Amino acid sequence: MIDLKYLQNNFNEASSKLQKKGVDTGTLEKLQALFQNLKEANAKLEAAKAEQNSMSKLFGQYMREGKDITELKAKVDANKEAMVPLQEQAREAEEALYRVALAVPNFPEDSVPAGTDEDDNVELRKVLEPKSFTFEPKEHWALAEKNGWIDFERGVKLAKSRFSVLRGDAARLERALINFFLDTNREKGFEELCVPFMNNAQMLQGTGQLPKFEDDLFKIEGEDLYLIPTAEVPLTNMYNDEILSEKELPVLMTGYTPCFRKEAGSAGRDTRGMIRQHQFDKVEMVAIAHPDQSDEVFEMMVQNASDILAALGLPHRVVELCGGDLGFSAARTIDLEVWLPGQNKYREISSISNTRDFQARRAKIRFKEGKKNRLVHTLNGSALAVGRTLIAIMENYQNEDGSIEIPEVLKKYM
RNA sequence: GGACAGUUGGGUGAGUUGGCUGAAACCACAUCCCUGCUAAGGAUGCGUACUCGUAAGGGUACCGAGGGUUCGAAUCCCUCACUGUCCGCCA
Repeated sequence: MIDLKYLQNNFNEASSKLQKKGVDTGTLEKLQALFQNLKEANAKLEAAKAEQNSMSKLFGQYMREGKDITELKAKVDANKEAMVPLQEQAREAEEALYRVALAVPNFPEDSVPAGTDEDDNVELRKVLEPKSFTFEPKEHWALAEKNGWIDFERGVKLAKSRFSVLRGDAARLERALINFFLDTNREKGFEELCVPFMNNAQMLQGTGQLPKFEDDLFKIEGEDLYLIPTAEVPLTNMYNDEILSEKELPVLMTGYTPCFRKEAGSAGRDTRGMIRQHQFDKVEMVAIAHPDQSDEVFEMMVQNASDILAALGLPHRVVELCGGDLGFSAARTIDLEVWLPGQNKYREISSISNTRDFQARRAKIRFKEGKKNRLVHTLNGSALAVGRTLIAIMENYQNEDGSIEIPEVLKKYM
């Protein structure tokens, strides 16, 4: 959630920042009015409550002293009745405010390039040159078929479309990648965690998936539980509603989880192959950082993900997302796009974001700075998306006969 | 899933004949004093959030969550969640 006091005091600045993310001024004006409205409603209600409390104290005193209380009782009853509508107004004001506030995305950093979609993203650098093939490189689904690596039909039979089954060496490679990623992250100082794959609604709200993106999530019927769309949710919310000590920061965490997404808005996109599935494996990095160190941690996370790709010998490019392509919670995001020779283009394989205090405010994650509590910064990034790495290996390490080499660093894991 | 017990501040733990308890005490922590040594003693401070105020200092809410009774609830009632123990079940 954005800082409403900041919005109130710096409306024009806040407004121009959020225009980068496509939020119109009208929404913000409404938000500002609702905030003011809530404050006024609360002030009235609290004044009445204060009155009620002090009269109740008197009441007790009168009783002990044996004084007549009929007059006081009448006053106190009248005040109590008068509070009913005030209570209702305050409740409505609060609901109205949060309904809007929870749906407003995070402010982008000033340094984020303007733009409306991925075409306006800015390439920062390329790492490793795509190698040239002496033959026409195939796409991963063709290679999968040739090697019997991916059983799309049976994935659909077992579940539904956009599910698949990895078989034989592909399944082993998937597992090898997970281990390789976790080991590498651990060596960089991330603590490895094994977390629940379902989280409750409060956690999903903490990281920003709820209430706005409920349609993207798989909900467990009859339970307050959702299948996680990313390990960012459980890892970040490890410290939901907690106050950390300053010396604990930064908290660096990594974990492997499957991720479940309805892909509601992507009908017709990437339907072939396993670029976009309802269930996919991912190893995630999450950092809970001091505001002063979050930029540094961010760079470290980007470098780590890039290093992993480089260690696998996978050519990629580093891209800064423009305002229009930024996710809901992100203040800044850098994507790593891996080269897919079969598709002849770069495809996203990692996304590293700094949400600043946006998630921390929702999830109430704070740290002690002296006597004060301050919101932490939370960061998250994939290191890496496992299925897409598998695809990238297939396409980049293919031979003319359709066989696939195993990258050197993975051999000890196979 | 069934039965019983519990859920209080960073921790341990009082408080359950409703008002003087936002909460004793102890520990931990912070600052200071004392002390020449890796110890001990003393003083003070020490929950969170919102809100009013330049400030000093007020106000409101929170004793697992939500609702109810009452002038007034940590204390009474209801629902739910969680924890513990016993039983059932199970990787």
